[in-house]
Amino acid sequence: MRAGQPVTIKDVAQRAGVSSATVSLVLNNVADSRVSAATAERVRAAASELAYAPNLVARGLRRRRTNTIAVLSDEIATTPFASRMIGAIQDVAMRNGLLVFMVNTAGDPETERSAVVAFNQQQVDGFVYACLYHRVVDLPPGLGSNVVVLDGRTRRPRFPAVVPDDRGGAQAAVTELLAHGHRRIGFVNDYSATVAADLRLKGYRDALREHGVRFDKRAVRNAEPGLEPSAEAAVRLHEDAGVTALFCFNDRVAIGAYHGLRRHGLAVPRDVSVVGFDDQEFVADYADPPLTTVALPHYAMGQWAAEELIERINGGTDQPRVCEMPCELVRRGSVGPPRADGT
Amino acid sequence: MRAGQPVTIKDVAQRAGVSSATVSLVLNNVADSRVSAATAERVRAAASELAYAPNLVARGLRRRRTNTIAVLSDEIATTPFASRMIGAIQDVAMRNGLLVFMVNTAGDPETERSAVVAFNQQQVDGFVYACLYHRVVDLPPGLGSNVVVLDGRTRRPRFPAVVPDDRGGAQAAVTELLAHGHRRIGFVNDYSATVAADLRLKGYRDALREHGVRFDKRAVRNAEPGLEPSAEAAVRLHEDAGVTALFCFNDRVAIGAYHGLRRHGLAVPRDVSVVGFDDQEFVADYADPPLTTVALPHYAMGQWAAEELIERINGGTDQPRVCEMPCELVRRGSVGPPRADGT
DNA sequence: CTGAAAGCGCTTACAG
DNA sequence: CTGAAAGCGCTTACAG
Repeated sequence: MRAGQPVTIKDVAQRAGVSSATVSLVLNNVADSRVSAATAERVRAAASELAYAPNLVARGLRRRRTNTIAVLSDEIATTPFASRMIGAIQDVAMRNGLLVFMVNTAGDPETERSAVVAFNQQQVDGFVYACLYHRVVDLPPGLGSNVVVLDGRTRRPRFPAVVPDDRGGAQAAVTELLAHGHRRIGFVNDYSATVAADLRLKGYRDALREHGVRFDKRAVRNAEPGLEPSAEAAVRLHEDAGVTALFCFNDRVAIGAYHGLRRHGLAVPRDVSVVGFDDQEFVADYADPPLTTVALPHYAMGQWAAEELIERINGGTDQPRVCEMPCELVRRGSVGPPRADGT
Repeated sequence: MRAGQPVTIKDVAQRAGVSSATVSLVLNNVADSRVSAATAERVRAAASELAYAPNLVARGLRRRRTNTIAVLSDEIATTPFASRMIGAIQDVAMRNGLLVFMVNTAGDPETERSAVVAFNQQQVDGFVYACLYHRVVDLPPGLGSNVVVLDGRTRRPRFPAVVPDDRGGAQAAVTELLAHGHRRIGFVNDYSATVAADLRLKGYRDALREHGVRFDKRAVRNAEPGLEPSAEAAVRLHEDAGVTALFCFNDRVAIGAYHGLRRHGLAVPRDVSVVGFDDQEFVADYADPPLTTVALPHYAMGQWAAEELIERINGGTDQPRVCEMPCELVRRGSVGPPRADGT
């Protein structure tokens, strides 16, 4: 052990008066190694005295297993959304002694490819491919078989995937409105035909049907991104389609609706009730009035993804499952009964 | 090259009919290796035909340099805030061929320690220690010398650090209010005495002094976290201290102020002008009216931190600098002139 | 101009 | 019960 140099297994071996093989056996608690208790004790003492910590790079080379995973994300890690998914992955990884690489590919296929190559060179044990929102993804090539898809699904179910139960969440949202007595309920959906948009529309219709309310396509509008289109859609739905309540594709859309309604002298929930989706921090809870919404189970999804990946890494590569995580309604202040005069 | 096995330098050597040493020399473009052009060509051809990609773990072991860095963050990576800092680090890292490990320690010293140990075992080349907000931090032990602190500073300047110029930003915010004619300007500061709170108060006073407005400590209040305390503080400042404009510690506080003001029938900016701090996405821009605020230069700070770290890793370990990144005013709709009647 | 050898720090049969 | 040896896949003096 030269001064300033990191302490290696050799240093421990020397201090304990044994071979480095024995040190390895002891420190790794190898089951049938038959090292005498006394020797083992000496090794452990030496290791602790020298504050020995194995070089994981050397171990990784030798074992062909690095105990690292890579999270590839299309923006999500660096976006306010769903940072809880990342948090969950890290928590699970830490509990299981894995270190996690993270990269943001901005959804660019070229960047994705080169990231996959780099992480393969780095010998990661597996990948989680995290999406910004529930959609169908084309996975980059070369991922191998230890992959799980987070908040997205592949065309064919080659890998495990976890997604929110958008349909059930939407149904819960609309049911909440129905339970307050609303019958004319508008839906401001997303402009793009994502899986999420499609499922939330289905959930909306499920709830109406269940309550014997006829679906009216004039009560559904798609809004481009941004506050203005949502504001416009909300106002039109109320004024033209006579809607007394609004289910919004997400919380940002709901905020747009708030803006439009207020501008027209309409109060939430007195004149129009509103429900959002996402339960986005500092958006739903900071709205005025606080927004009733459906929580996306980001943490639970991240956790599921990480645990499933670890299982695959450890050899359990059975049928890839798709997990639909339930989405709970969060009641706040934006839902009330319709006005008595029905306008 | 056995089927199914990854291709190694040996495979390339064999196919090119040279030794693996030569392959290494060629593929690494070693300057004075004096490999003949013809041989080099054969090696390159073989490598490309086999789609050879060097095993970074083996290389890391041998070179004692892994081209990986670790980002330790007290929550930030998994919080809506400042995800741009992380994005910037990843961008810079990718451009420089570094892979980045990320871990969220939740600020827990025990977790921090063990993360540092783990990353040292993993032989990372350096650390960035990222803070949720500008404060004084105690770094965990064992970080080595390749460290930079992001959005925080250490008691003694042992390491480079990058922080926002909170004082200048606050001054710009208050100057904006003064420029609109306000003279009674309140400040809703943070409840905890962080570096940021202290500097923003200084900037507030700087601006007042520069415009010949006397500092009045009754115009300053500290608000506990949450909407309510901020709402309360804003209303009191207006009603008791006669303030016509409000500078808020951050955008969330400003939203609290909006709530309180509206509840009292006060309109922004007609009755009271408001300026925030952070330019938090979906908070400042989605406020009604959109909030004039000061942008925290998250991306620029992350970039600076990553570049500085890389410089240190590459040997440039001179005096640790502290960079104060300028904070720009973002004008939106929450500032107007004071009411003619001065209330 | 190029190859044989040593070695980075581990782990794992194998031999005794 | 324990050690010597080989080897994971690279890189780097060194020799010729």
